[in-house]
Amino acid sequence: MTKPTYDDLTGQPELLPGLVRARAKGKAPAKKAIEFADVDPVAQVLVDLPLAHLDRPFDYAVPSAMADAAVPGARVKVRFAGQDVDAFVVARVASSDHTGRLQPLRRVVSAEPVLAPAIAALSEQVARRYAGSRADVLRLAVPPRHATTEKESSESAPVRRPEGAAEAGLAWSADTHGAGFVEALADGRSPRAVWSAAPGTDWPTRLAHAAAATYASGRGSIICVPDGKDVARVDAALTAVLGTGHHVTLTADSGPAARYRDFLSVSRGVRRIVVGTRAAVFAPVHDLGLLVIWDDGDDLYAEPRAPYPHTREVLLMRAEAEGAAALVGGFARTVEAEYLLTTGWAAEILPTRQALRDGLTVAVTGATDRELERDPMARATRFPALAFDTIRSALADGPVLVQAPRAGYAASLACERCRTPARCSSCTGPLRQASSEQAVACAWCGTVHPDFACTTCGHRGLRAPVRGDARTAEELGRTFPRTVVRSSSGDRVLSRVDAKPAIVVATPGAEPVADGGYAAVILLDTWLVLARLDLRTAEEALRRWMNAAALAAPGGKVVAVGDPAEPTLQALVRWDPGGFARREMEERRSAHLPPASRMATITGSAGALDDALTLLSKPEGAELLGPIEVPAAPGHTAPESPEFRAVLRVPRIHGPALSDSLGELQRLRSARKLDAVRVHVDPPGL
DNA sequence: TTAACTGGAAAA
DNA sequence: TTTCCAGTTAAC
Repeated sequence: MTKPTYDDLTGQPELLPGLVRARAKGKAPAKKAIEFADVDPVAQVLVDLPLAHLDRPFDYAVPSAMADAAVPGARVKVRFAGQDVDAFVVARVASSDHTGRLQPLRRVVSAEPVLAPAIAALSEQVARRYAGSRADVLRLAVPPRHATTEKESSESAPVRRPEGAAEAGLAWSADTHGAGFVEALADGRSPRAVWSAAPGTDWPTRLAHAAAATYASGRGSIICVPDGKDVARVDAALTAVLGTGHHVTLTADSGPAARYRDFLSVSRGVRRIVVGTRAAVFAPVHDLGLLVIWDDGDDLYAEPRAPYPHTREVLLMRAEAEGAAALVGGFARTVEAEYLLTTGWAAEILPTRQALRDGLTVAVTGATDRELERDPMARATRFPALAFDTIRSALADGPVLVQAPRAGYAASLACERCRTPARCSSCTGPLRQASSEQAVACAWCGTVHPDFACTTCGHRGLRAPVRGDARTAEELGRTFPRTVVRSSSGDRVLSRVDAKPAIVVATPGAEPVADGGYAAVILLDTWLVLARLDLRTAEEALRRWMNAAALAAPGGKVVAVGDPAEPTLQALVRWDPGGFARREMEERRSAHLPPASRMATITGSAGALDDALTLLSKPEGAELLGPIEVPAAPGHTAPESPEFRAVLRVPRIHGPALSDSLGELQRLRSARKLDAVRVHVDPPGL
């Protein structure tokens, strides 16, 4: 039998319903008939368009010249409504359900199958859960192509040195059920656990051993960590445990060529252990056996681009879909992780009592709220005697970490006499001072205010009720003149300090690791962290404090400056992340807040939001809150057209129904060309 | 970007 | 009733 030609196919609607004749315009003669692939002449493709109602596969005819290159996962160009658009082939099939004529694929960009079937399936699940489009998810999951890099072939992995379960089990023996977890991994099973690590735990090494145990069973792993500093730590630990050549790091800031090269080494199956930041959860690891997320409470895991998926949620979906093991680890515990335990989805891994006893001692010192009420000046004592003495005596043994919750020098300023917050006279922004040498200026518009006068009482002096890390470092330098004071914050983050005595002032999340651990850890201004009015304030505060306290050496001292009666500080003293998460969850349950409920927001202009709410078919048991006007972001003057936001809330069991109706809303809205609204499922911090 | 569809008006 | 055309819509 001869190959079917274009003319043959037009006459065979059941095979390829009426293919469009590719005719040259005007006087040029009709093009020679195109031949189509004899095996699976139809390609199902996902087009890269922002229109929600076009978020489904479309069928195209595969010219025989592209028969071998247009593999599932390949990038192609297709003619879509008269325009050339990028698309991914998701499948090759024998025939199409489409009743109209099929257009031929325009071009195969590359035969490299960059969209693995598992990731195509995951992107569909993620898009559905977050009421977004697959095109948006794929943009997060598949890095941009780098042609030069693609042409170089990936070097193959070295022969692996399989690590026995015994070695990994030993590393994990300090925790109850820890050894059992890694033995199960080495055994080819897929356990799921929430791990609350003991202070001082060398967690990168633990995670490296878990990945090595999984590797020994012939499977790959993905380890997600919050930032590049943590990627580097786990990278070093993996190299120490497995040597080089087995794992790869995936971070956003490594440049397009390196990023694509590393991605290809994973998608080609050359490397099967991945450590990276939030996008790593989409890495197409072959034979995936284990997914790990460390410190899942870090807000860096909340993707800022639509449809705003959270790494932990994607990771849990993927573990379930691919039958892989899951490990949600951290010093602190999120309410969401606790929820996995209450539903029985995951088991708990905890430090043994012995490990906790050997850990550290936490003391809280400072004014109580009652004392502050009587004398607001009591807060001016940032370094109570206990904090002072602890720093002095610990400096004999090694470095001391001082956590200051705000970056900068004078993070906010107020009138020295009447305490009215100092505001900019032109834009009402807060005034700040960047260093002792620099002038007082507005944090929003930058206007310099050399001769400030209080608008309330006319006084000319300023005080700094909130001091940044730079001011703290300066003050400590004066107090301990012969001591090295180092600073780590913002874009000047230190990853490591040695064991020599020094004072290290750091903002939360920027704390360097100390060789052998810190002799003492001081947590300043705890009241400031708790002053935020946010759903996660207490959870976030405890997480920051535990992460800093965990850097202390075995038996190290931790001093928190704050109110000893504060329950969140008490949870730190008892080192009880589980109990704290259980209480938080109970409070959220009674307040109908996540995770017992599922919430979503719809944001847009007044008219767009109005249309959207009319179009929305609310799922069973849904509550609509608002809409209310969205306040302008700090530093920005009110926009010309103000935005409004409505909140939807359903009991958790109706979460999928909520996602589906929001997805349907976006498809209807997009099909009717109504003004766009942003939908955010599980909005962080309500 | 453009082919296919829609509905309304003109022709028969 | 048929044909033509302009504006709309869906998009393989």
